[in-house]
Amino acid sequence: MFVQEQQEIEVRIRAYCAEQGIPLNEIKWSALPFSGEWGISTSFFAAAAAEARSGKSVNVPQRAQEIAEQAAGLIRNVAGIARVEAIKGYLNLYFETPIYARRVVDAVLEQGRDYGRGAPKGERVMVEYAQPNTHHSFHIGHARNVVLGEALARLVEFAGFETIRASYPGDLGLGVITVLWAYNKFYKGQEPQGVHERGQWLLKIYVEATALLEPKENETPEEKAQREAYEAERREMYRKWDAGDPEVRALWQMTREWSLEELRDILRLLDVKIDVWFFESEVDEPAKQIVEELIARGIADDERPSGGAVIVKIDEKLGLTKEKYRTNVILRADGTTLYLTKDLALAKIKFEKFGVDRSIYVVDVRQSLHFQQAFAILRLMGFPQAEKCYHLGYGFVSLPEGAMSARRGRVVLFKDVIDDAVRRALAVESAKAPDLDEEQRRQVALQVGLGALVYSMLAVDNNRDMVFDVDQALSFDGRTGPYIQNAHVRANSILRKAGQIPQQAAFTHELTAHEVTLIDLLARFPETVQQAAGEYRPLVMANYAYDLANAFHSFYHSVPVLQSESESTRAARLRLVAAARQTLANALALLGITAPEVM
RNA sequence: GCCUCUGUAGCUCAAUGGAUAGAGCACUUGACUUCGGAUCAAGGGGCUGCGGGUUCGAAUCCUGCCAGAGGCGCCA
Repeated sequence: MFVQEQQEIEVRIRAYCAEQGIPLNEIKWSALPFSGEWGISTSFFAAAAAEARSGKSVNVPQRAQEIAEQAAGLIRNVAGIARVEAIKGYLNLYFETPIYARRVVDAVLEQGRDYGRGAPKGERVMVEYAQPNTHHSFHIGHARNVVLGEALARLVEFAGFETIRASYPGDLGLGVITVLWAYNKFYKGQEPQGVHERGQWLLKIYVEATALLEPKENETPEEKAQREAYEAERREMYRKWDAGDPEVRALWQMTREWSLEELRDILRLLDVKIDVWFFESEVDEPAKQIVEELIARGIADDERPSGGAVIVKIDEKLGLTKEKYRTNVILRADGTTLYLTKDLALAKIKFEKFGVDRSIYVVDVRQSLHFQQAFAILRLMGFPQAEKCYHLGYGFVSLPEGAMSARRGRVVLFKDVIDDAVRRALAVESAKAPDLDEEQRRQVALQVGLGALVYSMLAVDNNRDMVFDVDQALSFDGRTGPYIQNAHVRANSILRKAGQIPQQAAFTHELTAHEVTLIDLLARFPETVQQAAGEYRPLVMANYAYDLANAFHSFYHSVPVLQSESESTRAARLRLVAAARQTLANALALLGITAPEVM
C-alpha cells in the first residue's frame, strides 16, 4: 500500500549501514502490533547478531537498539511518517493518518469487488475437490471437503491464478455394487420422490445390505448359508457390471444419477460451480494404458508372469536407499486397475488435456502417502508439473459419539444439518428482524445458517481432526459466520440511512483508535489474500474476516457516524463504513459465505 | 517395526523465529429515550504434554521421551 515511502526509507537505512559497515541483510517490515496504532516496524537483531558472529564483542539486544536509534534519526523528516521511535531493538514508524486513511478508503471504494484482487500470475491451477462416492448420501465429512475446496479455489482465483474447479466422484467399486445388488433384490422398481429422499434412500439400502453381508457372531448354519448366498449374488452382480451387462449397467446409471442429482443440488446450495467432472469409471481405460506405458518405459515391473501384479518400486527407481515411498501395485494380478493407477491417468489428463501448471488435491489426510506416491511416480514419468502438485489434506470429521461410519449408518447428513441451521436462523430472525417478508426471511435464514456452518468448518486449521458438534457449528454468537455477516448488515444499515455515500472525503479529523484499527485492517486485505492463497490456507482468510468484523463492531459502538460532530467528519466516516462493508463482503465471498443486506 | 499429524486457558480453537501467547464458549459485572444488543466494554482464568539442544530471541526449528489419531505393494 505504501511501497514508495517504504522504499525510500529502506534506501536511507541501507546507505547508512553500508557506510558504517553494519551487516544488514533484508529489511522485513511488519505491522505495528499495538492496537489503535498504525504503522510498520522492523528490527535489527539479525544485523547485531551478524556483527557478534563476525568477532566483535557486542551485546546483541543492546546493539540492535543502538542501530534502531541511529536508523530512527535518518527518518525524522520523511513525508507521511508522523512519528518514529526506536525501542527494544525495533524501529517503529507511525503513519500520518490523514494521508493514508484517505488513500486506503479511496482505493477500496474505487476497486469495489475487485479490491484485493491480485495481478494475473500467468499460471493455470486446477483444484480437485468434491469427490464423494455415488450411491451414498452426502454427509458432514463431505461438506468439510467441499467447503475447504471451494474457499481455496476462490482464494487462488482472486489471488491471480487462472482456476479450474474439478470434481471426481467415485462411481464404481464394491460399495456401489453392494447397493445395486440390494436394490435389485429387495426394492426393484421403487423410487422415492424428491432429490434428497432418493439420495438418502441409497444410503439406507447400503446400510441394510452391509448388515446382511457381514458375518455375525454366533451365527447359525442357516444364517451362514444365507449370507454366503447373498455374497455370491453380489459377486455375480460385480461380474455382470464388469462385463457390461445392459440391464445392470442401466440400473447402475439410474441409481448413479440419483446420487449425482443430490450432489448437484448441494453444490448449488453452496454456490459451487464445478467446471470439469471426472468420473472414476471414465479413467479406468486410460489407467490401463498408463500401466502399459510404465512397463514399456521401465518404471513399472511386471510380475504377472510369475502370478503377481504390476508394481512400481518407487524408492528404488528414484535411487533412494531409505524407505520413503515404498513399493506400490498399479495393476492387480487379475488385470484390474487401482485407485493409484486411476490418479496417475487423471493427472496425465489434467496436464496434457487441460494444460494445468499447478494441481491441488483436496482430499482426506489419510491419503497423504497415496498422493506422495502418485506425485513421485509422476516425477518418474517426467512431468515437470509434478513439482507443483499439492495434496491439501484435512483431518477427518467425527461425531461426539465417535467416528462416522456409512456402513453402520452412523452419519450426520449435510441436508439435515442445513435444515436445522435454517430452522435456528429463522427462530432468531423472527425476533431480530420481524418486518421481513416471507420470501426474504427464508432466503436470509439460509444465508445465515449456511454462513454459520461454513465458517465453523473453515475456522479450524485443515490438518486438524474435527469433532462435529451441531450446537457449536450452528452457533450464531461470537466468532462465527453470522457475527461477520452482522457487521456487514450493520454497515449496510448505516449507509442505507445516510442515503448516499459522499464522493470524497479528507480524513483531517482527529481519528479515534477504533478508526485507525479499522483502516489498518482494510489496508492489509490484499496481502492477506496473497498469503492465504500462497499457503493454500483458507483459515488465514477466515481469521482476517473475523478480525475485520470485530474491528467494525467496536468502531460501530463507540464512534458516531451519522451524528458526527462535523460534516467533513461525517463524510469521512461514511466512506470508511462503505469501505468496511465492501471489504467484509469481499472477504466473505472468498470464504464462500454470502453477505446479506439485512438479517 | 517404519512414517505422518496432533498436544496451547475448564471447553473449542488462533498465533509458522520476534515486543506483554490471543479469541470464542462458559463464568462474573456493566452498556439500548442515541446509526440494529446475532453487538460492545471490563474481569478472573496459562510451567504452550515433559526433558535436553540451537538462537540475541522458541508455542514455533532440532532431539529424546509421554499421550492421542492416522498411514504402510493387489481397499478407496
